[in-house]
Amino acid sequence: MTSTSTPIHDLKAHVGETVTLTAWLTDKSGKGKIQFLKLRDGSGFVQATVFKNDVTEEVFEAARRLSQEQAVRVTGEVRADERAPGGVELAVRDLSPYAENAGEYPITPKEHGIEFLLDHRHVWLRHRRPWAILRVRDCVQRAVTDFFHQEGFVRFDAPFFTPNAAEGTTELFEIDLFGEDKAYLSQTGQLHAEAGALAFGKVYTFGPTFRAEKSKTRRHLLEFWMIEPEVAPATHTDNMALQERFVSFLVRRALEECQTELEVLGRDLEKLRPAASGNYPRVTYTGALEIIRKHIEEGDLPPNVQADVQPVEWGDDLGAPHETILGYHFDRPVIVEKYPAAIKAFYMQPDPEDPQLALCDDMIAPEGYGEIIGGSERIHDYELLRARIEHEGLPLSAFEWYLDLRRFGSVPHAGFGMGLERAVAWITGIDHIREAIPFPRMLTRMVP
RNA sequence: UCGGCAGUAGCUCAGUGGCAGAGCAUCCGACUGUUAAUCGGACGGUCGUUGGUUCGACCCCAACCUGCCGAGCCA
Repeated sequence: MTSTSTPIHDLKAHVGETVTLTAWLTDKSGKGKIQFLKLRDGSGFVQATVFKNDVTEEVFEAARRLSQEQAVRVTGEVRADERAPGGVELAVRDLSPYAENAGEYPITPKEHGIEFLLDHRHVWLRHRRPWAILRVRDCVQRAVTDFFHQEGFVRFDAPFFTPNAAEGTTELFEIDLFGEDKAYLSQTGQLHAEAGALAFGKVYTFGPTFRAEKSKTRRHLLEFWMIEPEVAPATHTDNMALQERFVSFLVRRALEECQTELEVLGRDLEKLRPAASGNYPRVTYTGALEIIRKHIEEGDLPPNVQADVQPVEWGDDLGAPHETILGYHFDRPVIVEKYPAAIKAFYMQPDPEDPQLALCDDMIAPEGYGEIIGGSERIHDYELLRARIEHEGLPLSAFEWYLDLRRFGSVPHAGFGMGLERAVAWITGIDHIREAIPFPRMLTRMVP
């Protein structure tokens, strides 16, 4: 037995030929003297037919006895057949299972609850929906590195262990350092990326991030992957332009390369397409409050927003329902800029026209997906940054190295962070980010 | 942490103060074009846990556990 196999994805190019492939049985339906085997091999899906008259009795019986997700080696002729999903099917000549399954495969072709499916994530990954979502994730990840490479960025990996809370407020996972000291799992690579930007000009980090928030929503994971570009020199305006180029690039790539995957997921491409062409609307925080207030007053609310939602008071942060309302107002991501400095992180540059405001922005995805990007111009003035750290009550000693970046050759610089899973959830149109990562880590889920 | 909902067969669910149910899955049988096939049969239960009310509790009450959805926090 040879190990060479034709990938299912390539079968279209082999119509009329006899090929051998290694595949797993996803489903089967039999009709007495004919067996329909639904096969997958990771590259795609195909239906194989086994006619009793065309094969030996042993082969037909082997096909009849196959159980779900059993691995099998199949030889047959590729035939174009419009009755077959995908246009081609495999007329089986020979077939041999690798091994009997040791028990009943848990995930049936019927409906299952999310809890059951996540308990079986290790094998659920084999099914169509995870297959499609995680291939889009791969496509987006490649697009991320391609985009930054073509824009002249250097990938610059930040450490996962940090001694302090970069943004002060967010809870961190604590690590015991041999009983002597404490370290924390990084919730952002930004501060280190700033050091990188002043060394390389343009850098980005791309790695896992940990947030010990007891969040139980469709938008949160304890462990997620974040992309954090940082550019020096750069202004708030440069930063927003970069975000728009970046996100529209990712969407264009997904639309070009993942048609099959998006189709499997039933994604409404007309709702995604506008995001591929840029021209993202920009509103100020204050302007966004006005749009939100108007929608609430007129009762013009998206279906999943509760009717008793209250307008935002100036000075308060936007809640998730408000982001949803704002997102539905536009057909593509909207950039909300210049939030009140008081509700934002200490390192954000004040707006010279109104020091109450920060030169920051969030990108809100449409269709209720909420914030996918948060970014800002960073404070480059040594005295101001030092004053802000003290004002926040943060330990100066932990930030001496960060202040050095302002002591030596400081320039205006800016960057942002994008949550990979949030972007993938939006692009794929799924309703929870736990499906946008192979093994989600959540408050109630560490296994598998 | 707060609010809402839920927990019954491997899965998805129905159910009623008085014999524990269905569909699917699995196994056996029939069927040459199935797409979650269909038809016949078989197998399958600690009704989340503990306590209480009652002649009798899966059902009513209390506490607890677990999960889902939403909020806050954020990407």
